[in-house]
Amino acid sequence: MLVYYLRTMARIKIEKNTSRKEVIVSKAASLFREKGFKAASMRDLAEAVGVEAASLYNHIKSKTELLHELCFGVANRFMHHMDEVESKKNNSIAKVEELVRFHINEMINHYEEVYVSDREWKHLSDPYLSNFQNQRRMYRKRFAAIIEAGIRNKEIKAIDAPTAVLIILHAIGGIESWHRSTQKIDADALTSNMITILVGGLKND
Amino acid sequence: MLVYYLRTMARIKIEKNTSRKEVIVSKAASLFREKGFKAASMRDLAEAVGVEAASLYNHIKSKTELLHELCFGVANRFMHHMDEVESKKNNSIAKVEELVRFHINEMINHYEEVYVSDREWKHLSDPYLSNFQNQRRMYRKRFAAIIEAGIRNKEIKAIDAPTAVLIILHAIGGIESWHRSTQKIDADALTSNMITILVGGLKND
DNA sequence: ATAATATACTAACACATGTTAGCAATGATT
DNA sequence: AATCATTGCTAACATGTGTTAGTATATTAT
Repeated sequence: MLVYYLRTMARIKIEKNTSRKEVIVSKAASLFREKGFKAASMRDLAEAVGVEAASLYNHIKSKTELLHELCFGVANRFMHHMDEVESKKNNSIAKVEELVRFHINEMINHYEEVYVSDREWKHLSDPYLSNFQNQRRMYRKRFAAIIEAGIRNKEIKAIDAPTAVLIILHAIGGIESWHRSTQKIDADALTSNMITILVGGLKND
Repeated sequence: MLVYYLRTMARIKIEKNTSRKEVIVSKAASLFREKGFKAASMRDLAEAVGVEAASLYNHIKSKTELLHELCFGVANRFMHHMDEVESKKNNSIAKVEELVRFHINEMINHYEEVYVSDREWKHLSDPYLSNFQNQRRMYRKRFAAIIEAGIRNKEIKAIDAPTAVLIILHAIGGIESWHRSTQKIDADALTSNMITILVGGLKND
């Protein structure tokens, strides 16, 4: 018996308003998160996307480019939000809370990208690496400046601002269970817990 | 002109009471910290040790064994300390402070190992992987239990204990500048800052 | 229908990786 | 001095890696 298999060529499935490259970048995010950038191979990624490894190169330039996209995508969102927060005329505690809430939201809605950007940026190579590190430093400096302003008008306890920033950022960025809290209730509960502990701990009362 | 170079064979230098394997494990720690487990090659490690790659295998079984040693070395220290803390008859806040202080001390004195154990355990393979994950879970459970006891006798704010634990652990484990604070003053200042913010934030007052 | 563009495939490359085999040099023990 | 165990070296392996070349197929525009 002779059987003819008529195979059609694979194709990257896209939804309205998403390029194929975006699909690849997105799958790369979850792969890099799961295995780490170095341990995740282009063949792994190809399989996740449903295509042969070489086909990926019709859409991207290199594996490292994927890391660029992820890291700077996240960094830009954080930077823009910082611009916003600084431009508003809130008191310091309110600003800090806004920064924390934004960060938590990013963790919930873009978990993989934020996680990767936070843990795998070391594997960037050098024009990008220093650029990224600079952005990181800047963000922290601006965050610390807000806390310091709050300390000056007695809104916030007289603590070391840079240390407080590191604590806050790592506390939020470290939670591994964001993606598990699919139910909105869990996420909300987690959020308010974090706000209580982190922001509440700063207040001068 | 004929010149004879009389080369002596390289040798791993050891100090009193340290095996050559310990030297390798220790160098592996700083290499894995710097580049990540996957990105650090055995040839890199060999160079750091001052020997050819193949020679390493006279002392170790595999690259993964190095990760085992590091991860379980750290895990055991933390577990034993938890035993100690639990056995003492302190109040909850004192216990929490002891755990935090120990963790900070580990970060200062064994930075590379603790860092690697915290970030690279994913690359363990399976009898070890689940074992390690279990120990992690257990440690956090016991930490949370201490906080919960504190909440019950009104020592500690009515917060979500597991969340508090994650915040504390990630806040401490995330600081990248432990190794830079070589001067004891910096380390002490950083420590007291962390205690103020983290432990102070829990207190019910 | 035809031409042009986008996207996929197969095959292969050059290179880095962890690891082993076999042998040479060194150090310790007798 | 002779013996034996340690520890190092060179060479090589098998495998996995990112990536490219060249070509076939599908989609879009003419």
